Amino acid sequence: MAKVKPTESEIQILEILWANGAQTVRQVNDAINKEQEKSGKQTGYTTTLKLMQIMTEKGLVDRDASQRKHIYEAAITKDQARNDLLDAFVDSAFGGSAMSLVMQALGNQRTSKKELKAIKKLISDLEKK
Amino acid sequence: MAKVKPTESEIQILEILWANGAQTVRQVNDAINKEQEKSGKQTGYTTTLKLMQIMTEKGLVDRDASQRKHIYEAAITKDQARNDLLDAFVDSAFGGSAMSLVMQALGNQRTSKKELKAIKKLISDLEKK
DNA sequence: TGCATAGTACGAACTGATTCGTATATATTT
DNA sequence: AAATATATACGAATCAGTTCGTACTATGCA
Repeated sequence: MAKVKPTESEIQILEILWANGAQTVRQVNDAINKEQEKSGKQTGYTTTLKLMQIMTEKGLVDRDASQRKHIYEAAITKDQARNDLLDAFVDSAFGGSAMSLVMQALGNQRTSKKELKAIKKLISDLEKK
Repeated sequence: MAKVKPTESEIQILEILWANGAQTVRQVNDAINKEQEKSGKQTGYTTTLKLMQIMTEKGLVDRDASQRKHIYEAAITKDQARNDLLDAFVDSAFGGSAMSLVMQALGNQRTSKKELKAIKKLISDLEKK
């Protein structure tokens, strides 16, 4: 499948679709504004509509237009999107080295014991192969 | 220190300054074009100049303008830039969870035994604290 | 000195993303 | 049925980033 690179606004919409399944523009827009109400920012309905129309063209979402209220759902998985974004990010900011990124992330974020354990387990699993 | 978020073009310039130290616009522009000659793309001198002038305003680089050929050097460290970029990226694409990002990176890149060992060591060190 | 060369400054065109107003169509309510 | 509410479509303004042309200035060389 071709690489995707959603913009930040598009990711925000995709996150909502991934979390809550297929929805109307109204629902997505409400969710966005709920998220943003802490920061005071609000987004107009037609802004979200336009974004979702563009995302339809780009193939990021699928639209069921058989009813008056069109229903949108994510056309790509969270995993695919994250992988593609990660790839592009590693290239641009970490010279293509995913390991540099991992080391930096581990070294600089406060990381809980539980999380470290989970990573160790993942590494053990990887080493078995 | 305040968070920085250089754009991709700016990162490219910073990488060159980090790698080769203080340089003129001409040197940076040559380096960019050398990097890009494989892809056929070339960047005009005044484009690079303008970018570096903007970066000066933003405080991303320092300029020594005492000579005719201005000398630029990175005003932020690679580590700081990477941390800030990582932070922003984790927020936008991984819902703020650095661990999700690490797991995704480890799970999807081919990772050498040596690298896995290095990461395990890093985790051991972290666990000691 | 005067011309060619190499540098900086800066405005403006262009691009992609975002935001929104307005037109229009379809439901819903009274 | 008329008025109101709620959809979509779409053009256009705006914004940040990028790119480059052109003007101007300083250096170096014939």
